[in-house]
Amino acid sequence: MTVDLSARQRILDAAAGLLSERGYGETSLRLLASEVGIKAASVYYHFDSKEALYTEVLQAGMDIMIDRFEAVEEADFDSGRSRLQAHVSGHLDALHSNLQYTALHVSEFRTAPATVRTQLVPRRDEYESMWTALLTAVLPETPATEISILRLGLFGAMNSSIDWFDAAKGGLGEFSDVITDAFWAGADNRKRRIAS
Amino acid sequence: MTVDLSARQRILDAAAGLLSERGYGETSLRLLASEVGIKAASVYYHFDSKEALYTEVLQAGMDIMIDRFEAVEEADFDSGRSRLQAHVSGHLDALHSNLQYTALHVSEFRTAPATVRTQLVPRRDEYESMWTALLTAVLPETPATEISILRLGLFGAMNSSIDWFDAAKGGLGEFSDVITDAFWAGADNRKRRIAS
DNA sequence: TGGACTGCCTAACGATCGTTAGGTAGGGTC
DNA sequence: GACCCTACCTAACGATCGTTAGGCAGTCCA
Repeated sequence: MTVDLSARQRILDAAAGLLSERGYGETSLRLLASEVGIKAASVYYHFDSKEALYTEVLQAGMDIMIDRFEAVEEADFDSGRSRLQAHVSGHLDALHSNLQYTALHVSEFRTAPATVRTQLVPRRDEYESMWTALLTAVLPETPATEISILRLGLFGAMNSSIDWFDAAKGGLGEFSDVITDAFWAGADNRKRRIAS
Repeated sequence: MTVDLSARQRILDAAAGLLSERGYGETSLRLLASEVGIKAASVYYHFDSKEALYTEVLQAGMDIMIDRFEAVEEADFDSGRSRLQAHVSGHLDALHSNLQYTALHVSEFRTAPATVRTQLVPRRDEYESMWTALLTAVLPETPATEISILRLGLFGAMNSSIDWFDAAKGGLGEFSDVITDAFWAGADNRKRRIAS
């Protein structure tokens, strides 16, 4: 009954790394297997197919982001702005602490096989709706269409950091500040301008 | 002396479409050729290799963005904000008017073969430095490190629109407004807060 | 009329791909 | 000691890949 999960996990980790670095088509099962120290055929003992493995890696990436969002929500906030700030920090930290899994979701989802994409849509929608609810709560009186645009812009800005962020050059803190400032003040300013 | 460019151009166009839709590894020359109505081997009459073709498509995408930036710069602006706004609009319009070429640059560059990436770096750097100069001009007194962060966040927000923008659901104008508002007011607000 | 050039073709090369079939060493259970 | 399960292995399958060699119809110029 004791199942050894470590080999399976090692395959998942290696797959996440290779997939996010090289893309789906350029990552062969033989290369992946050699990274783990086994043969390609042995991957099939743990996973049904390359697509199933891909799906599971992407699923794990999404779970990481959702878990973090829920953890952040546990805290108490003295303002809408600090709540937004905490979530921006949380998203960025979760993103970069598990880059192989999460970056894959940002950069490779679009070109993933249709069967893979379909399985992931519900979980992605779930995460998006969490953010929509958050923005609606901290930016009341902002129309839904604008909330939607803000969320997409915010996601774009945050997720782009996987392409350029270099931990050696400084923390994510400053980026987190700038982004929060931008979308907070921007929305606020816009609201006042339109109201007048 | 008259060279027939139409076939070559048709290959480039089809390649841009397939590459941005399916990724490099999943786009075979046989599929590409069938799209154009020729055989895979005939692609080699026009291009040296698959990588050379890929490089040229990416190069064209970058040229589109740079040309647009320069065209926008021709105009007169009555404020830094309107200048920024014009460039944001221009970037978004150029991006979406040539989506197959430009989206490829945003989404697939990271996983492109090293030899392809190396050839494109100078042109990408050029475009980035144009934006750095722009932001430095319209946001004076903002430290260089923050300009850099702002540019990266702005790029991320704008470029993410390739994943979700649906022309059928409305124009890019509103997104352009929201983004400009955010980064303008955010930087402004931040400057005042830090100064105090 | 003939040679050169253009723009495609067919056929095939070796390499590599995801995947399957079947075997085997080693540990746990009765 | 017989059995079974786990976690791998070797070997091979057909398919597909990028690429090359060589041929052929058409056009153009001398």
